Amino acid sequence: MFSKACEYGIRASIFIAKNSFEGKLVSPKEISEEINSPKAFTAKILQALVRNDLIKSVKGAHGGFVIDKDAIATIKLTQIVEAIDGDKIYSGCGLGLEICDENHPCPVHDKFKVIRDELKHMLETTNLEELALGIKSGASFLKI
Amino acid sequence: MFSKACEYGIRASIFIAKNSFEGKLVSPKEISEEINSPKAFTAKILQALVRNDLIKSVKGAHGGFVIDKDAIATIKLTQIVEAIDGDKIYSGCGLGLEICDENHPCPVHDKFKVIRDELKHMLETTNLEELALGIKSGASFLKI
DNA sequence: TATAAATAGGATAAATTTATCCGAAATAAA
DNA sequence: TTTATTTCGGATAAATTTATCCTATTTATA
Ligand code: FES
Ligand code: FES
Repeated sequence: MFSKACEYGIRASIFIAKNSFEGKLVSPKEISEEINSPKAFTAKILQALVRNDLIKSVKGAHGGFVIDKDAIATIKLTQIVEAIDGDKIYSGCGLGLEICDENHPCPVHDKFKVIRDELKHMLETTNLEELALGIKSGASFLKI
Repeated sequence: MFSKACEYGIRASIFIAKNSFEGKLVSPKEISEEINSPKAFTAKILQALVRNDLIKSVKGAHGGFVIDKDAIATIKLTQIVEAIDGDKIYSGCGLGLEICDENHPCPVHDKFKVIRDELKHMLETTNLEELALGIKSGASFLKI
């Protein structure tokens, strides 16, 4: 469904959000340990999220990654997915035709579009805050 | 969503089904031209479908691939997807946790499961016949 | 200012997926 | 039986994704 990079990116963002509630910055080392991902690869993904203004990095000693407290509730999953995987998940043909088009549909277009749109809607209406709260309360998990 | 191999496999199966209605066998060459896919790679995927008893191969001169006429309506998309991509699309965690489990859910488990189950249902209730008829009638397309 | 700690980023490697090639085996037809 | 045609299957290559490593840059603090 999503690339590994995107999976790590989402999990990392949730972990950063959780810590940002308490004003705490976190490092790639801590992140990768808490979400069970390769450290250097995760760091690369974090850089991409920084470039897309979804998370903030503080360089130098006592630095780390953080998300503006009041941005946490406004960041939707779709923004993270688009920053890492692009928009092919929303617009791409389920059977790999070069373009997905009502006027030139593949055999599963109608059925596939319904599901693709629901996925899109889910990603557009799910924000980092609710996901981070789930982790904080112990209702959900970021590793294993 | 699906791997390239799976996309080719589904499109090839639909094309074979369409021809099998008329008792016509088709070759990897013809298939790859009609679905716009790499020939040798497509041939490999066809072999996998043969091993899974979803399509039949006739070896030797005047051979090719065919699907039993009365099997066309009984073959569901899910069988093709499982033969090529396995079942990770049905059971895998959306955020890449090793196991997707109600008792150890990732933050998006509840929302993701809904969509994953709908995709599963769609693949389980869509058969090759209806898809092949769409191609035959010109309502849908297998390439470009 | 010097030092230590941390992110940024380029180069590279490993793993996986996608794709190609070629000879072996099977089979219909001459 | 020979030939032509076609699938089968192993080996290999190319492309992409995933992952690691090392150095430069930034910055707080002593
Ligand atoms: S054309 Fe295939 S999903 Fe739209
Ligand atoms: S645990 Fe992640 S989708 Fe079920």
